[in-house]
Parts: sequence; C-alpha cells; structure tokens
Amino acid sequence: MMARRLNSAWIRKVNASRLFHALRERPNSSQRQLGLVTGLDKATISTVIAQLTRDGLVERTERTSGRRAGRPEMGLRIPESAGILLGVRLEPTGIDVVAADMTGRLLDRERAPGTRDLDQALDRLHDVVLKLEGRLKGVPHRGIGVCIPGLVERSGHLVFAPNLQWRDVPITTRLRALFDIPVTVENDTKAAAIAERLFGTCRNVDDFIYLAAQSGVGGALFLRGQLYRGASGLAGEIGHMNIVADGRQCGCGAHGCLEAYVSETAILARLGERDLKYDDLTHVAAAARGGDRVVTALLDETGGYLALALSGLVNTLNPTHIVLGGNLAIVADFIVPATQRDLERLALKPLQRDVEISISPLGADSVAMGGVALALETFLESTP
Amino acid sequence: MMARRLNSAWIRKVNASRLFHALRERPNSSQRQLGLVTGLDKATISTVIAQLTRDGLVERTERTSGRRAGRPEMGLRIPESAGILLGVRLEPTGIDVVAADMTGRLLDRERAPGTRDLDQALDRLHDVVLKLEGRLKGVPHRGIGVCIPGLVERSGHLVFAPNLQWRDVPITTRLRALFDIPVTVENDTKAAAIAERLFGTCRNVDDFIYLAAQSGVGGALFLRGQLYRGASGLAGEIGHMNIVADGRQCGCGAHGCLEAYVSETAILARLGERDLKYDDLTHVAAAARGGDRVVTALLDETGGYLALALSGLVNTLNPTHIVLGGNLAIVADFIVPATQRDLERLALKPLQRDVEISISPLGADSVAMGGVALALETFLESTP
DNA sequence: AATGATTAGCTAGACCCTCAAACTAATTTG
DNA sequence: CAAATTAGTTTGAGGGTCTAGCTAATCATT
Repeated sequence: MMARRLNSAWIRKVNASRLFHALRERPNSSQRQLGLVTGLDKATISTVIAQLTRDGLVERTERTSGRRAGRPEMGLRIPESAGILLGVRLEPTGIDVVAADMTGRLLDRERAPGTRDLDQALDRLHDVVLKLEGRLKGVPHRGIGVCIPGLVERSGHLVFAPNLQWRDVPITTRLRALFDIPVTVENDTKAAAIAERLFGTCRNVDDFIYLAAQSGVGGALFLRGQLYRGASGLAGEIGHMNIVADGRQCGCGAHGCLEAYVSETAILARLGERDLKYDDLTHVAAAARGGDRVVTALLDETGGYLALALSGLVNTLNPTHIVLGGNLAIVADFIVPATQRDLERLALKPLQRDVEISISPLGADSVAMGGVALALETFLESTP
Repeated sequence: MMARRLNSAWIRKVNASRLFHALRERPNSSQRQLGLVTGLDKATISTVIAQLTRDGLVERTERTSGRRAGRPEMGLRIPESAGILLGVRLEPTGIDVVAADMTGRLLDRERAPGTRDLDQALDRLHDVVLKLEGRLKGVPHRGIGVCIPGLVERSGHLVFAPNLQWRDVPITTRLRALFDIPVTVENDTKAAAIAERLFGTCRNVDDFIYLAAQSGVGGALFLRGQLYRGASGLAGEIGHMNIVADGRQCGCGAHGCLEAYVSETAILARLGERDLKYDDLTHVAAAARGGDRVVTALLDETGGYLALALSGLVNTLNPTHIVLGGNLAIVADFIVPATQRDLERLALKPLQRDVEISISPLGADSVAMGGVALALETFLESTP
C-alpha cells in the first residue's frame, strides 16, 4: 500500500507530460491536433500549454494549417532553449556522455577512457560532464541519466556489475553528490528500452520486449506503456533464461542460459569452435553478407535459440513488438528470419500473430540516449 | 494514446476503491487505521467514508479501541446489506455459480450440468443464476463475473476455448443480454489470480505469478498491483512455454510445452506410462503421502519441469511470489520442494532470493471466487 | 470593402478533488 | 469536574478538468 499521492497536482503533471511527449513526437502541432492525439479537452490543453510556455518548454512557431476558413492553427514546438539533457554510459571500456535537447536531438558528445576503479570513473565522468556543460551554456541543464551494465535496484543501489567488478555500491548517492542537477541511475538495457520507446521504433507501442546483446544479454520489458522494473527493480534479466538443458556454461555459473548462445562473446566463441576467429560482430556480419555458409548457419542457429526464449515470453506477456538492440543489431539481419520462423512454430498462434520483431535504429548510441531518456522522464515527473 | 480520462472524479473512485479494499481486509478498522494503511489524509477518508456510508457500502460497528485517553475510534465494516456478487465457472463438466457478499464471503452456491452447446450452456446458466438470485432477495445484486477456460480478448471476445470447443464467440455480448446486472467475462486462470490477490495469499502482494493446472496449465501475472492482460488480453499463457526441446507432444500441437508435463492430464499420463493408473490427482496425492516411490519421484521430476519455466519468469519479471493453484495445489506439497531446489539453481540469486512459492488456499472454488473478484473490481471501477 | 461563415484558442464558472488547520466530540486521567 | 488526549468533521484554500460561451483570425461571398 501507501501508493503515490493522488491529487490534482499529480493529474496536471501527468497531462503536462503527455502533452509534452505528444508535441515532441509531432513538432509544429497545433493545440487542436494535440487534442486529437491525447484525448484531452481543449480547455485543458490551453491552460497546460500556457504553463509550459511560461516555463520556457514550449514556444509558438509560424502558423501551419493550409487554406481553410476559420482562424488558422498556431504551430507549437519545444525550442532548443527549453534545456539540455545529459546521458551517460559507463563501461569498463569507456565513459560516453551525450548531450541532447529536450526533444532528444543529439547536440554534442564527449568520451573518456573507461576504468574499473570506481573513484577514478566518477572523477573522469565529472570532468567530462563539466567539459560538455561548459560548451552548452545559456540553456538550463535539466538532468542527467547514468546507465550502468549491472543490476540496479529501485532504490538506486547497485547490486552487482560484473564487467565493472562493482558490487554493492550506493551509486545514486555517489553520483548525486557529483552534480547539481537531478541524477537518475538505471541499468543500461532498461535505459536503452526507454530510449526505444521515446526516440526509437516503439514510440507508440505500449507493450514490447527489448533485448540487447553486448558482452552479455540484457533485456527490458515495457508493459502498459511503462518500463517494468519488477518487485525490486531487477526485472528483465532475460539473458539468464535457461533455454538448453545442461547446455553451454554461462558466466553466471549456470548452464544453458540464453546469454551463453546469443551474446556477442558467445557468438564469437561458438564461431571460434568452428575454427573461425573474429574480433567482433561487425566482421561476422561482413562474412555473413559475403555468404560464408558456416557463419550464416551459426547465426541462423542463434536465431533459433533466441526464439526459444522469446516464444515463452510472447506466450506469457502478449507483446506487440520485440526489439533487438545493442551489438546484436549488427547481425540481426541474419538472425531474425530464423527467430521469426521458430517463433511461429513455438508460440501460440493468436499471440504470435500480433508480434513484430524489429531492429533498433538507435545504433551504438542506444544506451547513452537511454540516459537522456531517463533524464527526460525524471524531469517530467518532478514537480514543476 | 487516448488513455483514461484523468479528473477529480477518477481520483475519488481510486481512493474510494482503495479504502473499500482496505476495509474489506481489515474489518472493524477505524478511520485512523485506514489512514495508516492507505496513506490518505484523514479529511479525505472522512468524506469518502461518509459517501460510502450513504451508498450503503459501509456501516459503523461498535467502538473498538482499548482503554486510552481521547475520543474512542469507531469501527467500520462492510455490511451484508452492501450487496451480493455472483461468480460463475463455466466448464464442460459443470456450471458453478457462487454468491458472495461484498467482502467476498461465500453465501450460497448452485450447480448445473455442463454442456458444450453454447446456447444450452447460457440457458442453464441463466436458470441457475435466477434460482440463486431468488434465494438472495432484499440486497442489491452488484454484478456477475463469468470465468471461461479459454482465450478471452480485452474486448470481451472469446477467441478459443479448447475444452468447450467454442471458437470466436462474442461471449460478453451474449452474457450481457442475459442479465440485468453488470457482467464481466475473463479467462478462468486470470480470474482466479484476481481472487488470489483479493481473497487469497497475495492480499498485499503487487507482483506475483499465478499458475494453475487442471486439464491444461494456465497462468496469470500480477504486475504493479494489477492483473497484466497484455496487448490483446491474452497474456499469461505460461502453459505453452517450451521447456524441453522436442519433448512430449502437447495438445496445442507443439512439443515440449510445460503443459505436457505438469497438467493434471499430463501427470496422470506420465504415471500411466509407468504402469500406474490413477483417475485424478487426489489419489495421486494419497499415494505420494503413502510413500509410493514411483509417484513421489515423478512428482519431484514434475517440480523440476516447473522450475524450468518459472526460473525464466523469475529472471524476467522479478516477482515476490509464485502461487500454485487449481488441481496442482492437491499435489503441490510433493512438487514444490523440487521446484524450490531447481529454482535456486536456475534463477539469478538476487532475484530468486526475493521469491516465495506458495499454494493457493482457495481450493476448488478459486475460479468461481475469481468471478466474484471480477464482479467486485468492475463494481468498484464503475462510476458511483 | 464589408459582411458572414467558420474554425482555433481563450476564459469564466461549475464542480470535482485533496489537504491543512481549526473545530467538535468523546473518552480517560487527575 | 476540569484538563488532557485523541478521533473524526468541517471549513476554506488551492488545485484540477470540463462545459459553454466568447474572442480572434482567417476565407468566401457579396
């Protein structure tokens, strides 16, 4: 119990956020058009837009509508002066920071070398952010979202980040001490899924499964239009679903996890066992495009493993979309057909019929843009 | 888009519903106690309770608090006169109807023979309900919830009910024409899960997985305190998760589904293959209690299969509880230890740590009580 | 040009809501 | 019997959405 306090201020916040997103996705909309999209009353829209305009988050553009009797519609948009958002991706191999405007348009970026030393990583992050902030003066900095490859609890506590070798770190507290703007911390894949929803292929999709493979396999669920975090915030660990009884050893200690078959590391290792040495998936994709039968066969097989995991999720969650991201997107063209084929075989027809597999368009920036998305959501949820 | 209209009337409805449930679970609470539980302001509680009292849904009881300075607390409760709810379970083997008061207490029941003939089934249902309603005069009849073993879409359309052999039936429309009180239709397992949440072991649990085995295996997910229906309302089909590659043939046409191992039918069939003929799980449970090694070994194995499916769900959904219901509950004592053991092995430690497996206390009435729960939810959501 | 028709956006007022603060009520304690 | 204490009610402020009417800005027609 003890749920969120429901009062008119909260309603206003929800409606303002809904209007903001609608406008973000449809720049130059008029109030009338926003009404059609959001279902809100025009009086409500009028007052909310007036408030957002006072806050500098919305401005009028030229008139828009075609030749037609009646008062012309006024276009609205979210100006660059509305503010900037920062997104951070923390990895052992590098610290990426991107800056975007309030619509999610990438403005600038900066990178620092990665490290497994926590204090050093925070120091470097601080420096890089300062550098970026210095270049983007004169506009309010609305927030920063930090993405970490590990288990981040609801509370903001980092349970474990295998690659970084961080364990039990009160990471949010540490980061909040570093910056004077709102900080949000989340698991990298979950953040990327939010980016997919705000900026990617799932803009109007309420129920989807996001799956990203890098060194490991991460997943995230969007259910009823919201990221699903689960009881303690750890939901989405699709990578460690068991798909092969007594199968390949996984980094988590168990056998037969999805991750042991479809992560970048696993694909490269499995190719290695067939005496094919590749450094990364880009080269693998090139070989597949070149028609290498061993490679395409292995990727096809990989698609089958993926389908084993996904079919169960399709049956249980009844999503409309499945999105593949991370490095997996690089070879997705050679994986998806098999996944599709096996999904048709394994999932129940009425559920499988509704689901569409797509490849993330966000590319290498998906996680950093996830940070931006996090910052945006936090900003819109904060009391104005 | 085009989400639910958010206004003050909606807030009131949500708060009234929250208070109603709080009072239902804690009869004789005072307004102060309800405030502690729901987090609502005492002024809000005062006005809402006054409204509910006017509507006849709440009444005062004797004073309650012990000897203490200050004005004594007044107990509140939901009286029998608040109304009755009807729950229906439609099966080919029988039509069960139960009547309960607004707190979910069973008052009366009636049963008619089942049939696969749709018109005949509706006729019989109508008769049985009339009979029950005749016995429960003088109190408003607030609604009826009908549970069907099949895929029921959000719209109320029945896609397919394998056992009843019904396909593509606008079941909700048909049923609404039959009764003059609000009718809600849902898949039987989903309804049972709601019952579990309102009347069973998950009263204060927001995220749980419900799994019931009868002739098939059905599942339902409670996420963020609400039943999760998925994009088209078909979520929860855990029974057809693939758990064994090229495994046993399942009724759905595929191989290796969970249902092919842990449904009542499957368990009996697998015992049959070991030359043990049983008619139902009650006898199997008796044999297991009697120490029959073959039976206990098979049930133990079954628990392992269950763990295969559940571990993936635990990793993806991060629930706090897993509830086993339906006929599976009868033999659950011999299954759960193995499930628990394998879950510890297969699911990620930080997620597995939070999850508790329990057995539904609702017994054979779980589905019919699910109908009652459906009716109650519909009533509380309807505009008063 | 002037006028009317048409449509977008604004605004006043009704009617909800929650919530803080003051008030009333009902008890125990001294 | 007064003081202290605590539960519940009432009042009023301040917020929300929404209906209905109003104003503004255009096109079409005379």
